[in-house]
Amino acid sequence: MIPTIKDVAAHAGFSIATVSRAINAPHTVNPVTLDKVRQSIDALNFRPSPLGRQLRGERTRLIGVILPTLANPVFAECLQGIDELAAAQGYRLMLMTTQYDADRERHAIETLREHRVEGLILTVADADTHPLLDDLDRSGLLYVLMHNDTVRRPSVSVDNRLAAFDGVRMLIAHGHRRILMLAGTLAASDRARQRHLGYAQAMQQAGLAPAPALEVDFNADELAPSVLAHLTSGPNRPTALFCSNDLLAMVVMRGLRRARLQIPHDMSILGFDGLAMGELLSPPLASICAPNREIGCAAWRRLLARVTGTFETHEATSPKLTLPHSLREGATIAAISNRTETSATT
Amino acid sequence: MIPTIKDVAAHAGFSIATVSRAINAPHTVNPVTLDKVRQSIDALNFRPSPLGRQLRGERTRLIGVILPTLANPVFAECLQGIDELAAAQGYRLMLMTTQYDADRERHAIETLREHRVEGLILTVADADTHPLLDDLDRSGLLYVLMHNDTVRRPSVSVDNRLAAFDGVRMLIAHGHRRILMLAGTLAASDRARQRHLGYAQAMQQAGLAPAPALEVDFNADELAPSVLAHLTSGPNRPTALFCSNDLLAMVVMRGLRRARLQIPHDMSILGFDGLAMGELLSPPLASICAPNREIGCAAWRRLLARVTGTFETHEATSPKLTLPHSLREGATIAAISNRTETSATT
DNA sequence: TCCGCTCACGAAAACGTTTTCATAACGCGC
DNA sequence: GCGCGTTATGAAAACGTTTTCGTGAGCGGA
Repeated sequence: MIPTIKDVAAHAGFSIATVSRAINAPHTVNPVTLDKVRQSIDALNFRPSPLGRQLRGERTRLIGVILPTLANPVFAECLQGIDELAAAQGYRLMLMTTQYDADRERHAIETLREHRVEGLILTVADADTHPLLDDLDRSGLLYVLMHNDTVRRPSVSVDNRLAAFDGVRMLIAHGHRRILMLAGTLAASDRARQRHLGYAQAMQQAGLAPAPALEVDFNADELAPSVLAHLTSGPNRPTALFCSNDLLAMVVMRGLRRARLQIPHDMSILGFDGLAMGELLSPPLASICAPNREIGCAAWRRLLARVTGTFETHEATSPKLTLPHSLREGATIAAISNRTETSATT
Repeated sequence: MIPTIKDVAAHAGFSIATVSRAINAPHTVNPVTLDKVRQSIDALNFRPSPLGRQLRGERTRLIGVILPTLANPVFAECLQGIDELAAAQGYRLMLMTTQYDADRERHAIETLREHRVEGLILTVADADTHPLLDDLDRSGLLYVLMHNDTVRRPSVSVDNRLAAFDGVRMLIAHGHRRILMLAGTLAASDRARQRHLGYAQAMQQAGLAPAPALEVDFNADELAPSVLAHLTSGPNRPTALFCSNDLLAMVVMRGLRRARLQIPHDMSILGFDGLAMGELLSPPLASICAPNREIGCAAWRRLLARVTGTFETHEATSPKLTLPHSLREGATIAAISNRTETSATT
């Protein structure tokens, strides 16, 4: 069915060795021969199978990518960065998603290892306590984490703690004092932990009492009544919410609107991720922006440096590469004046 | 470095044939032997290389996916559907994006063919006039299109014409008479054409004059002044916009807001795609919904049916599979009363 | 005792490449 | 004319599997 190098050799009347040379080292074969071989290749529409090459111990030029989900554009943006560079450098990507499921993570790593990927770019729930990553270290398969916030492993991310710190300080600068942090079911994630740490630090520095993160069900159509009560009732209700990611922020905003709260008048919202889509919202979502695409690119560069044995200057000092974050001051944040405060609580 | 079946054989003291049998047909080997082999496999952490298997002419269980971009969640949603089924059925996905670039499309197909994918799931700009698809037909590599709207090729999509027809009829039912269709740079796409056809039909049926689609630059930060003028000035300005996809609708909405127009009071907006994210907007975006995830799933099923030689009942009648669309009546559509109409034109 | 059958296993071929080594032809200087 | 280097090519090994075929041992039946 699919033509092999043998078919080409037979068609051209030469040996497979000559065909192989015609493909890989054209200057070593007689121009006349070269021409004939090339004609046969075109005639049969032959493409050398990477299988044969790989089998010979050549590089597979295959990189595995493991992401929790594509429903969250954060990961789609990272993947875009990776894909861009991979395509340009002639590498292929093998993609698997895990839905944050440990079994699927294990299975993905297994599968990609079997396929002899040269390296792995991945995001896991919690990189600090992840046994699979220890396995990876032991097995010698190279990998780089994206977004995971750990000093122990090769990773690319923003400084989640500092970023959250900066963001919450901004809320405080706008006059907010009762600020709550909301997190999705991924409260067991290293990022969420770091972000909560930053939140708490900013609060304490301003002499305010940090609260534990409030967990919100991501997939529910409405905010749970208990959560809603927490957010809206009593004189001590929060005036601003720091959501641990943009998607969560959008879900929360919808929930608040359905409860007839106006944003930002009745509640200010700050997200985390800097999704491009957030800017298209109304009002545009304020967010702590991670350079997602760039994180993907940087992860790619790091991985490739390790794969090809090139040293990166950073590598020497720390396995962790921190990229700068930025604040996007969207219209979902209102300044708190005494008047507003009063009218809201009466 | 990576252990091979030979290493296992040596370690266990048997031949590679026995090891292979222990893996693939355990019942044919002596239980005692089996046990020893398994211990060696565990000890060396051996995983059979798919390369060897594939080389033997086994199935590669590899499917190629070619998408224009992941920046548009439509495609990410499709990919999720594909990935879900692929993972469950033990197939691997090789992903390439094209940014709607013909060269990259060609290159992607080449690359995936080289890797001996068993089939291809892809979305192209214009399936009717796409020479690469003719090449695919000729080469015998199986493929299924997603979203592309053509009767000539194996594809899964909604009925774009009918869907647009229904959507625009809804606008008309809300009292709109001056309705404009906006399209991105992909005016040369089969989907956009079909959607414009549906728009025109709905207009004509209501005795209204359809206008040519207005092209909008997707990536610009602001709407072009000429476009803005078109939308806002004069007594004949449109009261509703039908955008050829949701992302475009969001960009347009932002542009209109910056021009101080209120949605839906000053302009109604209808999108196309039914992005999950649209529901989180304020106001929630009205849209003609395609079951994107389901389109991915259906494309997968069709492809696998063809790959494995199973016949699908649909297949006999037409290569095109049409899934039902639905209308999401978001709050971006306002009813036109005479009063509103009058106040807007004065 | 010997035939034939089953069972457990090994040797080897096959898959599609790349690469090393060998070989044949040829021209050149002696 | 002979050895030598160069050039163009072919034969064959290697890569990691699966599978076909063969073989030897053990055993029951005649």
